[in-house]
Amino acid sequence: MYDISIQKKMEEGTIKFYSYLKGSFIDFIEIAKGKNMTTKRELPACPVEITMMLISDKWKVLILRDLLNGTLRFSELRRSVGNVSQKVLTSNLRQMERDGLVHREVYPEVPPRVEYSLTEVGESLRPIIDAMKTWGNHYRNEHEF
Amino acid sequence: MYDISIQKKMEEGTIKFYSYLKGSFIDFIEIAKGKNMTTKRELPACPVEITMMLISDKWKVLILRDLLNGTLRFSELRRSVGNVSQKVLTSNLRQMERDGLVHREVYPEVPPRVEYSLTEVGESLRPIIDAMKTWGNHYRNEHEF
DNA sequence: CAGTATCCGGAGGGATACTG
DNA sequence: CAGTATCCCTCCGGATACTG
Repeated sequence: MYDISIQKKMEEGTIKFYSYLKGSFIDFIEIAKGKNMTTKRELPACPVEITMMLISDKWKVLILRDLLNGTLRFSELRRSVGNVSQKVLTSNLRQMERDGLVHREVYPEVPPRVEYSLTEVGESLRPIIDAMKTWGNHYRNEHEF
Repeated sequence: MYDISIQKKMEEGTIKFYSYLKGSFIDFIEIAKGKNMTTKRELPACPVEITMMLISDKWKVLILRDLLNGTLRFSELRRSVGNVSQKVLTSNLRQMERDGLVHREVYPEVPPRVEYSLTEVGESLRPIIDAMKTWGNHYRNEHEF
């Protein structure tokens, strides 16, 4: 289910950090279980780090920003997020799906249609995005010239 | 003052995105001026992207988290941030300094002492970090097992 | 349309050694 | 103590081609 190579790196004791910042949260939990560790201990003590674990990736915040306005198809999301390749967008969406932030609904039609929306957990990130929006606006006003 | 290599890449027309997500904000402005562009146009229209521009980097949020509690010396910051190399921490701090988020105070002593603190602009990011803290705590409570 | 598969360059991070 | 200076190499992300 999860990437063996990551587990390998975990076992080598070098990749806790990798998993923390770059890997999937679910992966992280599963691996911890495999090692018979209390998963709770594996959660970063700092809540800020927990949040970073899930949305520090390059495009995830922008994906959230756009999905907070409602469900979007893959191609719509790609356009609204900006200059991102399919591969990278897909990869980010898959991680967010596994992390429980995004819901992926496939409609078996021709041509296929896939709609992305936020789960409740994903929705609950709205205050963070809002804070960023507020700050960004404030910052721009101060740097207007 | 700013990295020529980045400017070079800008001129090659491939690096607007790089500068946006990975480079320094100040670099971005300077380069825009050099190209006789209205810098305002160069600012992302979306306030969320402006924010991302400044703190999307791996360690910057953690640096903010720690400096929000007060001034820290380099070594103290290194310890409190976690597993980060000198090179990377220095690099992040230099960027944040140029972006106007962090103040660097050098005391000409032996051994040398360098203290880092937040500027007013850096301080103003507190609501975002707080939102992350709140969300992370909430998330952990829901995933307690 | 919404992907997967593959290749590839280079940014960026770790490790180590050195210095004012 | 708080950094630079190198070396080295992972691996992220872009481009392209292909498919159900």
